[in-house]
Amino acid sequence: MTDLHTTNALRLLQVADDFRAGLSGEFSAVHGISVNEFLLLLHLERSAANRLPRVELARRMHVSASTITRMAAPMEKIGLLDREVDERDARLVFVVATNAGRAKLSEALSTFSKRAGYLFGDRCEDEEMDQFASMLRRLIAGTGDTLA
Amino acid sequence: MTDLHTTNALRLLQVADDFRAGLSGEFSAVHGISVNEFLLLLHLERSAANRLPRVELARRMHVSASTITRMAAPMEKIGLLDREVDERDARLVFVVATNAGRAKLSEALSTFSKRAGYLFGDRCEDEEMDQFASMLRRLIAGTGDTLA
DNA sequence: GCGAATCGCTTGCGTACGCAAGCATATTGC
DNA sequence: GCAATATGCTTGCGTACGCAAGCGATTCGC
Repeated sequence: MTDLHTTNALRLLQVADDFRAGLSGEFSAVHGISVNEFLLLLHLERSAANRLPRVELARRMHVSASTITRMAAPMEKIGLLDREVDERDARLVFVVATNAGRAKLSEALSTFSKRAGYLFGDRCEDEEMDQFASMLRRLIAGTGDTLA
Repeated sequence: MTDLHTTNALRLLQVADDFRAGLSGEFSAVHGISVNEFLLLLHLERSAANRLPRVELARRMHVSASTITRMAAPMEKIGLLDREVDERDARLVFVVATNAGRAKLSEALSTFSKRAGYLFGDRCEDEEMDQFASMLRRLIAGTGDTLA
């Protein structure tokens, strides 16, 4: 508890939970999507050709493969996503973002940015934001696939 | 996307998700509790007299009151928690940590600290950790009830 | 005081998730 | 070549959660 590493990890979780809880409400109200659906679209946008195999998407989002199946199904129905089967390996089913999906992501991203502004807003100097970014980049580094 | 606030918010969510996912596995395997149960015990530990009204606990944990009811029930059964009714206001039901609950928290906290060490470990200088702590403290400030 | 609104907690119902089993496709060992 | 194994995806089942309704207890308006 006097350990600074522990304190910072706890604060990290708390800030992230607070931020996510705020996002969740506005996303469902304004854009009709969940935070996880937003992150799914974002992972696709950050990948080559706007598509990823379902199992890879699951790994990056820390969810099970079955969750991807069940999350993608309704998003395909409303036209945000499409599916493509790999030519070489018929086991691989790619999740693809449609134009509508990318547009939805773009809208949601502006809401996200607005709330990110609220979060850091006037509480932080530019120099601090740079240091913060540097810190977070290193913490993500081990994970491999970066989202930002 | 070129916005540093947005980038940092995304990284914040990603680091927190990664860390939480890692914790989740070790907590259930080693201590037999979930991350949320751990946080519940921690909120009690950080409060006066190791007890909080259920509704207050719900607010701090960003969950609904019904979730507190359903989370506390099995923890009472195995002796980690107890319940106390307020003398003045019979509507208030306090969630209280038992000695067993505080012991369980202590065990889990050492696992938490170990993983916090892995997270920041050799990636961060002491001075950076201080800046990081200062940053996170300000980001939590608006929320009110601090966990760390 | 006393009805009405409020508050805290619990319960029914629908939704989202993980795990294990099952199926189809690929790859490996021989 | 052909079993045996491994990989990717989906489906059944159990669990955790939010929302809305309901029930006691309290406070407010008058």
